[in-house]
Amino acid sequence: MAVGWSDWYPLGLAQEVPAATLAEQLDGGQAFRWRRDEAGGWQGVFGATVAAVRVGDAGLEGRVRGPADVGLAALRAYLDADGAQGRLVADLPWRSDPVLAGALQLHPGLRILRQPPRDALIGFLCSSNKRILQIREMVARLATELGAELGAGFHALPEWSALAAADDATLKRCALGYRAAFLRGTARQLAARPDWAEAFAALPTPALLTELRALPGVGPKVAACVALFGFGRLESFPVDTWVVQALGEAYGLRGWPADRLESFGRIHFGPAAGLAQQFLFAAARAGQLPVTPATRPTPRARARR
DNA sequence: GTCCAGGATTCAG
DNA sequence: CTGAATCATGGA
Repeated sequence: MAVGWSDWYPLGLAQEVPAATLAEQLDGGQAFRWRRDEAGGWQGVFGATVAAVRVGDAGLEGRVRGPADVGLAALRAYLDADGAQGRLVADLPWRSDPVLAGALQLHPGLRILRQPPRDALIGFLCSSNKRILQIREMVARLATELGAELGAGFHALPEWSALAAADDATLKRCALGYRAAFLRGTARQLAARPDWAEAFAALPTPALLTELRALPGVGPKVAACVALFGFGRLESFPVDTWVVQALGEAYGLRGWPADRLESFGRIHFGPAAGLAQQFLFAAARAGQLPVTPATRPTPRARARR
């Protein structure tokens, strides 16, 4: 049955978000499935929910395809509308950390999206050595090539069984590069255990990270992202190239290996370290992090070759 | 043409 | 065990 859009409803966020924060949250590298619509709002898919959001006069508003009650409840949970993360942000060490305080001020209201586990795993399996723009394109092609049709041209991300059964030509059209083998390998393992998401969700975070890293194409960074974005483990602290740069320059930790930076982040930022990480990531990408003068000159890279 | 991207894996030492 | 090379693809 073709089902159209619901009416627009106020989402009643515990903390409202400015348009710039909304853009960073939906399109800043957490999820890869949101696009701007003609009116300047956003349309996207998470799980089997097709949703749209916009900044209205009375705060953030949303609509969904299909039954409004079910879809809007899913959308509110996805956006942390009840404000659980707001209380965690208040407990971050921003009072004693001016770098963090600046990053919080740059994107007020920024939150970790509560994505379905499969969405996060597929997205970050595509993420290695790729820019966010290209990850979004790969994920979009995976959805249209192999995902369930959700109406009006929207598609869910593919089930593991569909991904495992995909032929080479289909994966080639998704422009995955060497990541195609990772996706197929992980899909084959997880297609064989339909309860994987529930089983993983029941694990404490260290064991969850170990399980994730046993999958093809999942190393420390991708595992940390999937734990954070797909399983709501807000203490998980992904260390990517931007966080390396941010901690190196603004915290004077230049040259530290990734695993040590991860330990630093979890200890320094505490139980919501992943939330702090997202603010620092956004600030670094916006070029808005302070730079420590002592470690500023770095013409070392040019000396080789 | 060169370099790099929300890295992971494999190989050399 | 650590460090380097390799992987496929596209944009700057």
